[in-house]
Amino acid sequence: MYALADCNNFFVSCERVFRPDLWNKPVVVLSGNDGCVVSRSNEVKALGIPMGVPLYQIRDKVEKYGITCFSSNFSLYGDMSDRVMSLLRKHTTRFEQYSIDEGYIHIDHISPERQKTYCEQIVREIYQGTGIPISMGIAPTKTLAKVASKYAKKHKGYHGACLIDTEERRRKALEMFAVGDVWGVGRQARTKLHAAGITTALQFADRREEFARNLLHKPGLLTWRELNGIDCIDLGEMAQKQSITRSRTFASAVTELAVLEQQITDFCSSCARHLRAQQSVCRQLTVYAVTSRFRTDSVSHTIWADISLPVATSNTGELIEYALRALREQFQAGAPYKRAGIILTHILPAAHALPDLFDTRDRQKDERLQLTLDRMNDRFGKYTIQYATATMPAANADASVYKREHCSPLYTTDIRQILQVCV
DNA sequence: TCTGGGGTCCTAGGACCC
DNA sequence: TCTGGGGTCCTAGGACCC
Repeated sequence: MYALADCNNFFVSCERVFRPDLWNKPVVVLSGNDGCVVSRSNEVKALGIPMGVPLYQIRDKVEKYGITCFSSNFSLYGDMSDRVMSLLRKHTTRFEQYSIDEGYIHIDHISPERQKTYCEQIVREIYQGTGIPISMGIAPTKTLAKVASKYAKKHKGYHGACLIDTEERRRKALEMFAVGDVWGVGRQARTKLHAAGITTALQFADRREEFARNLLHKPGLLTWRELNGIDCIDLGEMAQKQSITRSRTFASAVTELAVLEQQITDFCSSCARHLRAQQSVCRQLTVYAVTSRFRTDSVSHTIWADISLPVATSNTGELIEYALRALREQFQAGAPYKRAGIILTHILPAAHALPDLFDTRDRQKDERLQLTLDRMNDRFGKYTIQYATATMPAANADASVYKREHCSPLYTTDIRQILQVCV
């Protein structure tokens, strides 16, 4: 049996932990540049404000209902997530973290009749230990556990934990569950299912296996099996990322090459740090910068460069070199670039990297330098030593190309804020 | 005017091999 | 003039997730 622990309105809940005055008040968390709504409190959901809506489209409601808006603060959410996950891990020998706010506990070591009360206890423990409210769904497959967690979240009577352990409960739960809300059923699949006259999860589960395979191929087939109680989705451990991305949309369009160079430099530094942290190297680097996809009245241009690296690397300086060269080659003067980013792919363990016969770099020296820089930045702060084309951290607050007007303090990761909270 | 960011997996089709 | 069949690997693009 799986028990899925799913944090309720996670980003909003993180903000509320440090702002108890906002309990029972309408609150949203916004995406980068304060663009879209990415997390909503129950009060906001009740107002009919959908997920992902741009802030400017709901300005009147924000005003009218006094909705509190937060810019996203990922240092805070990441830290709160770590706290929740470490408490969850204590309850099982097999824990699979699925996202920043969800994880699956294997609970076969708990006798069937105690599983629900056991999970109710976990819900209370997490709340007491972190201030984050969670819901739990218990079932023989991950997809059914997801369904159960939605019921637990929706109805107070479950005390935070809903159990699907019998055929009767499975059928009843699926009968009242919209097929489009099933984990793994997206927009396309939903449209196809509706066209076939299927609107509930039970109607889908009750069709023949061949139907699911023919209509939705392998992913749909797996979902069908899971809904019928056959455990077949393996999340795997995935300790090593297969691709690493950094990208940002700018508050207003960028036309200066130098500004793009700074951004790309920052992205390279951040990705390369991540790469080294998981002890891997990459063989491909993609650099891009694009103009707004919503504007039709200005110059449209796409910079896109896939660069095959001669030797797999995690060296920040080397990545910056290749990235900036491609950027400069394709940069078009006058184009208003609204978003830029880099993607590292073809990632492999550093120990598996092959040397190149015609290599011109002193790799051992590079590595020693990189290690030294990492140590200095770990010890004295993230921006102690940077590459010269990077943005100046001091300038970040004022002259930033990003907008973050409603950011909460770094309550849990900045020593000055931690002291404030303690006081 | 203002519209996020970071991932994974699957599939079809092309290149290439014998 | 006649021009197969079976396989692997790679990649781009799509669908989906939070």
